[in-house]
Amino acid sequence: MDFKKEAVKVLKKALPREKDFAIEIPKDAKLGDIAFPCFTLAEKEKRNPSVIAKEVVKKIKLKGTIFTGVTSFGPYINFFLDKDRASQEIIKELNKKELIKKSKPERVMVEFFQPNTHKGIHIGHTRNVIIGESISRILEEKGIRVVRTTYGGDIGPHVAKCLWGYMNLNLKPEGDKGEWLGRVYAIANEKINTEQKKKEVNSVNNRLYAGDKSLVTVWKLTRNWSINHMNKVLKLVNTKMNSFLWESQVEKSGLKIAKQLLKKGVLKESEGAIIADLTKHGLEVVVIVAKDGTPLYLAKDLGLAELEFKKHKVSKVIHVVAVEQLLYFKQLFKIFELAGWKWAENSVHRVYELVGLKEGRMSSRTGNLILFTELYEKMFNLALTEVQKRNPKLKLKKQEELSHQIAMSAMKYGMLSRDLNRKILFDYKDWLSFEGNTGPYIQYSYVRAKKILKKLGKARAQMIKIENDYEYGLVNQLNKFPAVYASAYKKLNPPVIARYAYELATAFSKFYEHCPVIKSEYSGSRAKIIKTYLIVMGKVIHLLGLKPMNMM
RNA sequence: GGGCCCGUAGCCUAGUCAGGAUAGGGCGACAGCCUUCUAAGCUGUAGGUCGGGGGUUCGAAUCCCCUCGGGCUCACCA
Repeated sequence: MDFKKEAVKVLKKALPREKDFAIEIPKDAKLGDIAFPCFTLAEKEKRNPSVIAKEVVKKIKLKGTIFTGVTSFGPYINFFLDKDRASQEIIKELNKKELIKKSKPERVMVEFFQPNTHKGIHIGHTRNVIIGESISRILEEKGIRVVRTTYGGDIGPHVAKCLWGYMNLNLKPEGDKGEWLGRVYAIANEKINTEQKKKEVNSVNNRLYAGDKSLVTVWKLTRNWSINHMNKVLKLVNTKMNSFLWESQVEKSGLKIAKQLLKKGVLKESEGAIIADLTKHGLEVVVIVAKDGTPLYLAKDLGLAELEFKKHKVSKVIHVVAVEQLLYFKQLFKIFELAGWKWAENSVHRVYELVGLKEGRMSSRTGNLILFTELYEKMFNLALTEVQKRNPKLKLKKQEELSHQIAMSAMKYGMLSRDLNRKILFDYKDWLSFEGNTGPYIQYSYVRAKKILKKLGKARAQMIKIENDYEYGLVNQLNKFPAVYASAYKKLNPPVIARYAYELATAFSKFYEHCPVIKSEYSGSRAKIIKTYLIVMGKVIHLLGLKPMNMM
């Protein structure tokens, strides 16, 4: 419910000559519910805004409106809502079936989680997949059909290095073989320190590109280990990809498109390579096919775009990719545009900043990284000891299930609550905390709400009666959901939802502490508020990529 | 050097796009609250040159200019 409109109506009657009313929400609820600052009026009339505010207040008539009071405080005119009536309307609105109005049906691809095979999956990938999943759910809430897509790098120099290490260094597989390959890659990198060895790696790369049978067999075997590991990670974060695309799938078609664009004059040759000169667009020069004929990343992306738009029949592709590739995507989209393809306007690069360590940048090459499973296991174990403390009689399987959800809540909320433009400097201390502004806190508030209703049993349906600020504080937070969602959708920005989740959970925790429900004469009204809280918070938790928990 | 991003208490962070009322939170510290819906909670206290300097404005963390610090990026990696 938007009560600003009501305030504007009232103000128009008092100030018939005014057209635009810049309504605000007071920072402090004690000041009022809706505010109208008189600064612009003061400027027009060249008079003191505080005096104007006082005069206008005298002219305002509230009879028959949703407001119970209006006062001036300095240059501000502050309106006070009839809390019972306002809450009644808010709760009614939020209990409607279609909380978010659906848009026209559309198929959109969200391309996220672009890991390389033969390398480890670290917490940088984790930020990506968590953002991608949340954006997908935000779109789905609007009724959009989302095609979740992974684009994996399964060929290229890094694969050659890893395979060289695998075949020459006589290392023994241990644990998850896909994860182990990441270590092989890091060790190989260290060992490839002579010209002779570099030649050998190059030869592996060329033979693989040429389709050498015995090498392809090894490649397929190890590639599968990596893919199994990726699937394990995706399962843990509860993301179900609709399609897996690979560089090896698009390099040939990409090369073909690059050559066509060369003929058309969109691209040109330089020093034996195929390049795009985008300097006059302020986008530098970019190499598309290397002078030895190998299609580079951009060539592959041309093939990928064709596959994504044509085969998957999507109207739009959203690439969730870190900031390092900001210029790169501008170049890619510019080439779409120069080629005269509509892909240009239907492609979006959703940028986010990297996850780094205090010691410096994470790198699969040097092994300076935190693996996804490393962090997950630490979180899981910590959650498990807590769960066992609180629910000692619960079966181990159930305890583990809860611990998994708690760990994922902490991880996802941690990844989503920070602004996407802000780099995350990873520190275990921050991530192994489940108190305060964290995912488990949000889940906990949901669990408590659920428990109250369970214990209460059936409550009589009743009108909302607001007895104190904590009740209205919660209702007021609930009322913000549609606007919060709209902002997150418009900007493809999950952090907006995450921050709201915390504010909403806080409002509930205060309500919980100060408003008994079960043994209260207001139990009917309060139960209705809690029910609405569960609807909204349930949706919010889902949008963050999580499942609302029923016990902790 | 050019382009983009970040700089808010000891640490982490919201607010910056659409300028307004004493700059919100969290962690950590200190002091309280569990025979009463799970204390992963609640209530207080202490802690701030909003990197710095100019400007615009009745009013600037927010807009403009300059400047300092950090990160990413700028032709054959992805």
